[in-house]
Amino acid sequence: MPPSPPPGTRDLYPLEAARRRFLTEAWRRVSIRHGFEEVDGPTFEHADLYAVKSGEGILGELFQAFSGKSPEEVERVKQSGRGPYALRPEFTPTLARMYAARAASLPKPAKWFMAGPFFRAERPQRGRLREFLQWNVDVLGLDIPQEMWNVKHAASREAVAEAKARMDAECISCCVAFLETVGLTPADVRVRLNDRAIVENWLHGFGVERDRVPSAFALLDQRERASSMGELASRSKAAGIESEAFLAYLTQPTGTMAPPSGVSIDAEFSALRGQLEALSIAEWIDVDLSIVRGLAYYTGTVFEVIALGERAVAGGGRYDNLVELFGGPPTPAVGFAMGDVVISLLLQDKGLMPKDEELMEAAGARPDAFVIAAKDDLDGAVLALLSRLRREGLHARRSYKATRNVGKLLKDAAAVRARIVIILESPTTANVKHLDRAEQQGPMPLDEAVEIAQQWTAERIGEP
RNA sequence: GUGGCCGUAGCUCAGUUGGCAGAGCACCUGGUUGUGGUCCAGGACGUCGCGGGUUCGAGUCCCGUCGGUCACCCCA
Repeated sequence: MPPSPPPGTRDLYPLEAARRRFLTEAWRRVSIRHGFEEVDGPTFEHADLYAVKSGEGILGELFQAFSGKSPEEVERVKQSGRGPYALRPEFTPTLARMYAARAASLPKPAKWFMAGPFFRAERPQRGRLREFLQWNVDVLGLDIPQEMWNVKHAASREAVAEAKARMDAECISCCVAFLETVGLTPADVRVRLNDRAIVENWLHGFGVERDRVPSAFALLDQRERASSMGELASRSKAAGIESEAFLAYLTQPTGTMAPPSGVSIDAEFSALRGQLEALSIAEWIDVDLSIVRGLAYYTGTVFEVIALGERAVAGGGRYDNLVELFGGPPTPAVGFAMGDVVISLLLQDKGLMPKDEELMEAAGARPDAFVIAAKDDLDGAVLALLSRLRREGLHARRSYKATRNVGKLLKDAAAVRARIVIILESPTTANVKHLDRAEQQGPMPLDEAVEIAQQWTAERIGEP
């Protein structure tokens, strides 16, 4: 038996690679269409980068990395169980680091996206692997003068809140636009929206201590997965949260959570709701007060895309302190990430993944021209013609079969879905056949054949 | 880390109370003297995940082990 790939990784054969290409291309197109610029960073980072602010859970799931070059290093890794580096489990710390390093010279706001591989050392299961692709879309900074970004006095507070709402909405609309382009509808997926800053205010109102807020968020996050409200209550006690008001709020009957009494959701979310309506994507959005997300660094808006029966398709939020934490200027930022695993399952289930042939064609796998020799002693001519066609920019192939049976060779050409076949009759003449149209011309001089091949190939741009 | 289910050809899977290891798809060759997705004939492909045990005989029964998968924990 040949060795199998490591757990939680995937081998991609041509069709699967085409499937992945379909997804990453859709990500790219949507991002660029929405004015985001592509960036990328290293696939491994100093492990400390993730210790700063990622949240407790993530640290236990890091793939440790080290060079192994010096015995001392190896010994340190053995002793501590930790490497000096870690394969990246998420992008946001890298992004914050990158922005912080060049903040002064970057456009305000900076709109960045990337798509690449990420790694988490978890036990694989449905919708969750150890190596996966993730699409990250972020807006760093605001569209108002930088000196206003973090002013706290009442006069500017409203303008800042509105600017943040605009940036939040840009991210969310980019995400929704992707869902839309792959054929999903608001009936298939929902965007659940909440604001941690608002929830935090309520928590203070309930009498939850400031240092207990992260624990309270974690409890809210676990609420939907908890087996019983009693279990939540005991976990709450265990976390050292005394507030009865919080407990009552946390354990209210399942379903959409009601806000605490005397609070108007519409008033709290008015700025962002206004933006989402202006972008005409409001029908995708549900305000859901139980969404807080697991990451420690979120400070305001949080949202996730969910589909019935799957784990979250995408998730994100506002992280206004992170850039500063990495030595940059105070920079409000917002972003989201989408993994390839869950969205692929969803598209598969909904029948929205294009057919195999369409995928291969979209990936450029369909040959423009297929060259065959009808007679012996034309092998040299086949190679010369192939080379010429390829130099012209065409995807050109030949048969690897030994037979001179033209019927067999045409079958070979059809099997790889070539558009046209050039049948060499002699070193200088050929027939040209259009496979889809069953149309053939020739025999003719090679120059003419190449010209027709180019003509017919150029028509592919207009094909459905 | 814990638990359920599953391991037979490259893929999807049959395989009877224990009795010669199979089908479809895919792949290769041919249907000879030049026109395609169909068709026909043939071929290659297996340590039945691996190791042990029971038995005259094990893909089948028992034990162990490895791998996959789903769920728990956790959730970026």
